[in-house]
Amino acid sequence: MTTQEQLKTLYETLFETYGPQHWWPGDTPFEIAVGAILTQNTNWTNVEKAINNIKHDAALESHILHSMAPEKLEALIRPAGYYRLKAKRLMNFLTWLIANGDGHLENLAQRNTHDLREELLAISGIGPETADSILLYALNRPVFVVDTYTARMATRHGLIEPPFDYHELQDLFQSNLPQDIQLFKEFHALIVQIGKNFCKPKPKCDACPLNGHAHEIDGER
DNA sequence: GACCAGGCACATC
DNA sequence: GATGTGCATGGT
Repeated sequence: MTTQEQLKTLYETLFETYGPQHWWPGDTPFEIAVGAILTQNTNWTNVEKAINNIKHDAALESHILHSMAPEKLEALIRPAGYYRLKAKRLMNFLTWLIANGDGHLENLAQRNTHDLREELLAISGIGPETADSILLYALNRPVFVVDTYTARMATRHGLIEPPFDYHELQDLFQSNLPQDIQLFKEFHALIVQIGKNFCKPKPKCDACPLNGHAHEIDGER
């Protein structure tokens, strides 16, 4: 079976099992971007609490957040963890967004994807996954988002041989899938879903719906 | 109480 | 260039 066929089968199995995921949770591109930063190494339920705190203060707007005292922002996002760190990272992003899009992601619509990615990566606190999440889900660009779950699934199913880096893994998906933004959004969301349920550090593979798809556990077997 | 969560930057070797 | 470590809350 080719990699293309393998990915297609995995996607179809996941979609049949879980259905559409309606990702990213968030009402606006800006909320998606804020969530992308807050969810770094953090459970989404904690991020929701932080975003709700911001909304409760009617502060989910770039200029409002940017002019907020750091201590105030820290207090609002505290449930998301790493709150001092993430307050700085959010501020870095907001400074860039205000300078480049007057605080609105919609104003970046004409910019090309490659340049935007480079600029996002140049912001301290925004790495490849956060940048790509913003590009795919907030800016609707055909970029595949790769995370720890993706890496686990890919190695355990023999799609890629470690060691590999972010770009190699991303390229595996991007060059073996149709360049379909909706597919990219759905596939990544489904991978997170299967990751939460089965593809854990200590995998629960017995009842996994992906069983029977050339599954290996971290190189064992 | 240990483990885990939708990473990233920085220090050190 | 590879590897290790700090960052922090909250759910299971």
